Amino acid sequence: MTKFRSDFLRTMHERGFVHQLSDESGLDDLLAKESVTAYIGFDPTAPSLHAGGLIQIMMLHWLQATGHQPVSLMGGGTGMVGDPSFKEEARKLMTVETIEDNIASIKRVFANYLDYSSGPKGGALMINNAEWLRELNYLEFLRDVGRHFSVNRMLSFDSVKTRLEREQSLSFLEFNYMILQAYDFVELSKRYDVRLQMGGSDQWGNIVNGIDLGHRMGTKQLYALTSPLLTTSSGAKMGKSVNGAVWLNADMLGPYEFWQYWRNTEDADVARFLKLYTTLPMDEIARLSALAGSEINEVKKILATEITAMLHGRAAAEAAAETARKTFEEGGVAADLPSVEVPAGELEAGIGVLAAFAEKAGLVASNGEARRQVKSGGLKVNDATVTDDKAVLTPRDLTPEGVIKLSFGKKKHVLLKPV
RNA sequence: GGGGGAGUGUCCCGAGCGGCAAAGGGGGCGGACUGUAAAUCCGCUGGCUAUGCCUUCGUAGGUUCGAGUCCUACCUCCCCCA
Repeated sequence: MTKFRSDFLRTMHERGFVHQLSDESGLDDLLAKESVTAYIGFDPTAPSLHAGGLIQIMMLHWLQATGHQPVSLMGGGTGMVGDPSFKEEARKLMTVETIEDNIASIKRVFANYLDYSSGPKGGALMINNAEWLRELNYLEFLRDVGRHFSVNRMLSFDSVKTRLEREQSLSFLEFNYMILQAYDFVELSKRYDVRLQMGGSDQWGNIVNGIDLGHRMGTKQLYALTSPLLTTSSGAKMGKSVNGAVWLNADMLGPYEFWQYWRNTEDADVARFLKLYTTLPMDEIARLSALAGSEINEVKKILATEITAMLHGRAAAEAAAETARKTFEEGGVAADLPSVEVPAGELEAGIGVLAAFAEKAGLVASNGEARRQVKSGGLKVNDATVTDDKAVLTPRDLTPEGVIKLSFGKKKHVLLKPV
């Protein structure tokens, strides 16, 4: 059973992408025999996907690399409803404009992982389910699709249990989400011959619903594959950087900060992440994973650079690595640390340290927070710990490079550049 | 429809005789130790033009020198009865 015949499932399995799989042998046979089209849905809840979505994108990447056709489905229709799975409360409804803007923005990263112009079956596809969902006729939909769903059964899914058990209201609108997602699967199988839907483990119920619906509506046999829910070894949810979420879009999180996120991976996660997030060959990963102690730091750099290179390009990844090297290993000032411009005149007049950290650099949330950090020794100007919260920054604090380096903790640095 | 209970620091949970910027956790952030790791230990965890001022305990009023705490109405949720 661990011996898969298809390249795709073998790869998924050995690299740790598989959590649950419907009809293993059936799917394996199909993938070994022909080029299969498979999809993953992405909700347009934000203008960018974050690190958590990367694993999904990597699955699509491997799918294409092993001779199949990936489909990235944008939830332009389902986004109007909102997935209640495993959520404790309803999300705010998004306007159509927000949804469309988010989709336009999210789309940009996919081209780095998938080839839309060539490949098996003519390349990857980007599809928006608004295409069929927004024009649905309610009564027809109820009669054609709704009759196949048992409310009794829908209520039994784990994904809605928390809501029901806590007796928190689950609106009818949200309750329909799983029906729409199931319908998507069927529609995709009809329109694009999609046979497989992948997703995070929280999507299992939704996906299986689609398979069932397919049976009843006469599609070919459909399949499900889910990936494990990602947490770090110490149990934290993935995807938070020093300044918030680990966004994939460069305009929301720069390559340097993205690189830093992966550089700070816990030891215990390194091997797992190499398999999931890089395309390094397995024997190379095995070699790297054998390193321990402080040698593992070199492996973390490789990890960070590889992941960043896929997303932002090799050059940006290496620049990020170099910036980090200068900053952390030489303790110097690297010119392309994140920087903030400040009018030269203001600097002439003097800028209070607290304001510099809070208002200018945005390293801390407020002046009060800055003051507290001064007390616990967390703020540094040009690598010298700030001891006086009334200190004032002036042009005399400029380094030979013509900037002032502000540091919050050991890892967060911002350059103040007079203009 | 009737009866009972609950909503607390905009991250979460949660204590709170009428004097409260409000106990305690968790989480988060900083420091020490290390290897830009984990674990551990220590500190911090409303805002400000700051020995003071402002805003916070579901919403709106009221009693009081003073209300998270008492009263009234409303909203939302939970339990029991019908």
